[in-house]
Amino acid sequence: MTLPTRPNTEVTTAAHDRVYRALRTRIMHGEVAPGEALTLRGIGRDFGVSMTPAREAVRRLVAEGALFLSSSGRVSTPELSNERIEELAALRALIEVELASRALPRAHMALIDRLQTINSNVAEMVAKRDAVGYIRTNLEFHRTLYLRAQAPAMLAMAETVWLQLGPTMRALYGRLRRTEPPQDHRLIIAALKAGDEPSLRLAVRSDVTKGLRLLAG
Amino acid sequence: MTLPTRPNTEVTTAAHDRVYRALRTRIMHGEVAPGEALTLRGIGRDFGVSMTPAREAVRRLVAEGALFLSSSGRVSTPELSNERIEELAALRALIEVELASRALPRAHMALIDRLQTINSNVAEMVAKRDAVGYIRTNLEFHRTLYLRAQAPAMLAMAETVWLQLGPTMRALYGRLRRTEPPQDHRLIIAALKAGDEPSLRLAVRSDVTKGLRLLAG
DNA sequence: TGGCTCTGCATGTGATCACAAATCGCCAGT
DNA sequence: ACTGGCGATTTGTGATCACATGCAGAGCCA
Repeated sequence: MTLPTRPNTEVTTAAHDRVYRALRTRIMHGEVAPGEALTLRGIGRDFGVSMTPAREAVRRLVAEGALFLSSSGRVSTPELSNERIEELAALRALIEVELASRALPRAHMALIDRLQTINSNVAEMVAKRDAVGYIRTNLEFHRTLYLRAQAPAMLAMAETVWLQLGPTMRALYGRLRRTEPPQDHRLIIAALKAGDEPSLRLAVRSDVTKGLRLLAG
Repeated sequence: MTLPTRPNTEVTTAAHDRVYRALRTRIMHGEVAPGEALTLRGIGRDFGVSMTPAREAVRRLVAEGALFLSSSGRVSTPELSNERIEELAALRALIEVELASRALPRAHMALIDRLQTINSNVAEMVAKRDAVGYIRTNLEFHRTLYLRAQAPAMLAMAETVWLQLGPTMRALYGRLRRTEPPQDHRLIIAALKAGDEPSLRLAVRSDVTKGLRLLAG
C-alpha cells in the first residue's frame, strides 16, 4: 500500500484479512448487538483502510452468515428468529457431538487439565456476570476440546454456527440470571476422564442446547 | 455501471451476484476440475465486468470453502485430501439425515411424485454416463426433499458442503463405472411413502456416504 | 547439456473516483 | 400538531489506476 501505517518489522497480514478477523471475533464474542448497522466507510475509518478491504471483509462475513445484507446493500448484524435459533442450536448439537466423540479417543490428561483450567475461567466470568467474557471462554472450552478431533472441516462448520449465533448469544446470556458455573462442562470433563462416549455425547448435547430454554420467555 | 451490456428490460441483479451464482453452480455441479486455477481478470473478462465484482464473488466462494486461496493470493478450486472428503461426507450424513427426518412429516404425495420424476432423470443421467448431469439431478433430488424440512439454515449448511465437494464429486463419479440407477433413492422414496423414519435415516445416510467407498482405489 | 539468475509479464491488493439509489431531515401545507 | 413531499447527504457499486509480488521463460555460465 502507499501509506504503510505500521513499520514492516513484523509479518504484515493483508488489510482485508485483518479487518475480517477483527470483525469476526467481535461478532462471535457477542460484542455487537443484534440489528446493529455497519457502513463500509465507517469500517474503513475504524481500521484506517479504504472501502475496498472493508467491502471484502464484509462480503466474507455475509457469506458466513455473520452479517445480514439488506436488499439495498446495507449490512447489519442479523436479528435471528426463534425458528432460526432452534435450527442453529440443532446444528450445534449435531456437529459438536460428533466432534466431541471424535476427540474422545485422543483426549489425554494434559488436554483435560487445560479444559479444567478454562472451565474455571468460565465460572469466573459467570460469577462476574461478564457476558462477553463468558461467551469467549465458553467457546474456548469447546474449541480446545474439538481441536483434538483433528477434523478441521467440521470445526470450521461449528465455528460458522457460533458466528451466526454470536449477536443473539449476547442477548440470550445477558438475559440469563444465573451465577452457578456450567454444570454440563463438568459432565463433559468427567465423561472424558472415564472414556464414556455415550455420557459425553449426552453432556455436549445438553450443554449446547441449554441456552435455548429461555426462548419462551 | 457505466456500460450496461444488457438492456434493462428485466430485473438487473448485481454484477457480483451474477458472477457468484454462475461460478457457484459451475463448481457445485462439478464442471470445474480440482486444482483448476482462476484469475480475477480472467473471470472479469468471461463475465464482461471489471475485477471488482470478480473479486467479491471469489472472496465469497473462498469463504464458503468452494475455492482455495493460496498464500500468494492465487485462487484455485481445492484438491481435497481423503481425510477432508471423509469429514465432509460425515457432515453430509449428519445434516442431511436430520433434514430428511424433519421433512418426513410434511412429505405429501405431490412431493413424492416429484421426487420420483427427478429420480428417473437421475437414472437417465447415469445411463448416459453424464457426470455433470448426474450430480445436478442428484442434488436436485436431495434439495427437493430437504426444502420440505422448512429449515433454511440447515439447508444452507448442506449446500455449503455440496459446494466444497463439487470438484471432487466430478472426479469421484467419473471414476464410478456403474450403470444401475441409484438404489438408495428408491429406499428413500419407499420410506417416505411408509412414513418410516428409521428406514429413511438409514437410506439417506447410505446414499450420502456411498460415494466414499472408492477412495481406497 | 544442465542448472542458475535475471528480467519481463501476469496477477492480487488497495485507493480513489463517478454514479445511482436509498435514506434522513427539513419545511410547507393542512 | 401532524403528515407528505422534496432535496441534501450518506452509502453501496463498479471501474480504473498505481504498486508490489510472484511466476516463468529466456539467456548465461560452468
